[in-house]
Amino acid sequence: MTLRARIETASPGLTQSERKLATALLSDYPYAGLISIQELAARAEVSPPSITRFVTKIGLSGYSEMQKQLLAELRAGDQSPVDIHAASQRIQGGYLEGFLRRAAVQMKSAGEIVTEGQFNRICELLADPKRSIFAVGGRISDTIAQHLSFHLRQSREAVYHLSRDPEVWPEYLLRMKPGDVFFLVDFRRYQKNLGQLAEQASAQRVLVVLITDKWLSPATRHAAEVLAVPIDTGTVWDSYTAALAVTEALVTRVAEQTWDKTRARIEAWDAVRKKHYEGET
Amino acid sequence: MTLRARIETASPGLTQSERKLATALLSDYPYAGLISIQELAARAEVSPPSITRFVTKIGLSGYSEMQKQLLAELRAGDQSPVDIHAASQRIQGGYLEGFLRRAAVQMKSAGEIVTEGQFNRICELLADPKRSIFAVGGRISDTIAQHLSFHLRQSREAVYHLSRDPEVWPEYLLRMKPGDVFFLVDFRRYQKNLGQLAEQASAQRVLVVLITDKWLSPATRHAAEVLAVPIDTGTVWDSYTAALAVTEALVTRVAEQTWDKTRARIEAWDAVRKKHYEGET
DNA sequence: TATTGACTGAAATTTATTTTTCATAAATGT
DNA sequence: ACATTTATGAAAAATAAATTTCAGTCAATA
Repeated sequence: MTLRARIETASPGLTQSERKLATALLSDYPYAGLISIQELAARAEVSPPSITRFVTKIGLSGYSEMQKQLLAELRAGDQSPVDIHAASQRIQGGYLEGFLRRAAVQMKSAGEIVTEGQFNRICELLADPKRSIFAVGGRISDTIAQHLSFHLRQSREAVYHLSRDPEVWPEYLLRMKPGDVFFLVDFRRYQKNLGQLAEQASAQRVLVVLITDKWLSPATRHAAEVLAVPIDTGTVWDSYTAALAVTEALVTRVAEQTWDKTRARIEAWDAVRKKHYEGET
Repeated sequence: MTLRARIETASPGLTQSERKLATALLSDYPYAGLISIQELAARAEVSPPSITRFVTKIGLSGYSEMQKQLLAELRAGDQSPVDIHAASQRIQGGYLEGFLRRAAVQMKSAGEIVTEGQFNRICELLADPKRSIFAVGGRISDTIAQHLSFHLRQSREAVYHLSRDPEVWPEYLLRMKPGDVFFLVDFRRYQKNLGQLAEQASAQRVLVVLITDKWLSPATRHAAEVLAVPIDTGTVWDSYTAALAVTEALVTRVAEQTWDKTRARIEAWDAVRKKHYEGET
């Protein structure tokens, strides 16, 4: 039930000052309700106690609860500028097209959340040959981490992808030196053991770079850098496209920055691979 | 000057906890900044004092001034969504942003290439419980295939992800029955052995669904359905975001179509998992 | 290894905000 | 016109929030 609806419902039984309040509230909805109680009191020309009483009357426990509610409404309504837009266009195209469009929107907002400075700092870390890189992800998100490992391995040495099996993680922990980078991908349905791993790593002065969603993995507290990318598309599964895109941007940047080395490594790789598998076209 | 701009400006000189704060703030902008200082502190996993310092650092007099400013932005944006849109596009120019923009463009063109009919046909195939699903990808693109396997496994039975090791592929070939689906992801630097595998599978009347790029993998000739998604971004590495997006669209659609079964399977899964790993938050 | 300087959060302090109490005023019914 | 109910705001109390202080920690440099 929105605040507006509550006010309208309660409307018949309102006293004079309560009516003034209702008017003030509705005339600049919902922002009028987001200032402090005495500011609103001044604006509506009533006393703060009248506001408290009013708020109780319409069925809320207090002024701050009302503000919480207003914020929640604002949030929900915010989806409409972007989301309704997406939704209205979704009707025109098919399922796939709608899905892709939402993914594209996500990608855009990923760009707003991750600042260029942060992106550059992380690139620096990943490109620094003195630091070893360790990477791992959650049950599903490990594919993102793998992507990073794969590409990074072509640009530099000392890239280690942790096994899925937590049994052998201590092995990697022993190998981590201060200043090394631990690249962790952890999306909701956060795995406890990943958080613990991050904790242990950061205790050893390893720099934890975390990719997570906006609900922020518990590993956050141990992270030196947190990339919060959007994953929610309003469908049954979350979408990792934005996370993949950011990851790809990272490895691509690193490869470009260290291009000579990267090319040499790829050539060496190819040579070796050709001997073993008889390979590719 | 918007808060977002302030944060970006100050970004280079931020400390670790200030960066976490920036991430928390931006990841749910502007709402994250409208809760109380200690709630935000808890969310960003820093202490309230750090927030105060941060706010001062970015040139505001205090937390409540920041909230005032955020509210003002919200109001302003409310009046003209166009402005916000324009403003956010005006900042353009960073590496990451450029990368993400290109990825978004790709995604759009993926929607133009893959027809809705084809998409639906493939969904049907993947959702059909009478058909077993086998999936595999190339050295790097296998992550996409894994993504499919993982999600599909939650919606249905008989999903098999082929080992990376070609030695054991014959094993899977023996298991494939006519009418089964072989989901193959093969992007350039095509692997010969994947083509051969596709050939053998199709010889057994297995339906090969191939995701590839516009240069078309040699496996194409054995495929029943070919999804040619764009991967070229003009950078040193190809980008698989569009491929991931299409794959996610597939599994999401399948999950939605078979939602009852999917939910039941997820619950069963969770129950089993909880016994083994002591789990997740 | 010791020293310095920067960063951080716990605790204390200050400030502000909200709610309660209570006395007064207005309205309504008798 | 009087009594009673109801509404209101001033002031005090209670609560919550924000800021400052300070001491411990950590990394960097000598």
